[in-house]
Amino acid sequence: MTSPSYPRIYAVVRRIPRGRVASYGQIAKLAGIPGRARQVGYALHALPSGTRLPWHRVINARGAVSPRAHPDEMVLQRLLLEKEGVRFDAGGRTWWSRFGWHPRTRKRLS
DNA sequence: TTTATGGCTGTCA
DNA sequence: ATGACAGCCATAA
Repeated sequence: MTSPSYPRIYAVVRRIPRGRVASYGQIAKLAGIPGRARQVGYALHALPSGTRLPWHRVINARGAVSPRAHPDEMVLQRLLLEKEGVRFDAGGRTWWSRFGWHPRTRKRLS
């Protein structure tokens, strides 16, 4: 079925409210492609520069900003999150219990 | 086509 | 806690 996963991923990411964060795995699952967290990362990496997608609200399962090829992006991501009120500890990790995104019972609207 | 590489994740030592 | 391994599979070369 050639289901384009990128649009789905983007659709899910777009729902993350301000001041909240979600993990790649969570996004993948909500997008209907569980187990493809890596592809979520790819999809976000492929975003155009002028995007309004809150890609910075997506972090890894450890609750920290994932180290990327360009250190600047990593810093920017954390900066944007802190700007929204998300706080990190000394280890650069955040609290899922507090800033984690808790989506409601969402059945796929297909 | 085959290989290599990833903005990941979970498990085990 | 950290580090190594193994699955997952889309993209690029």
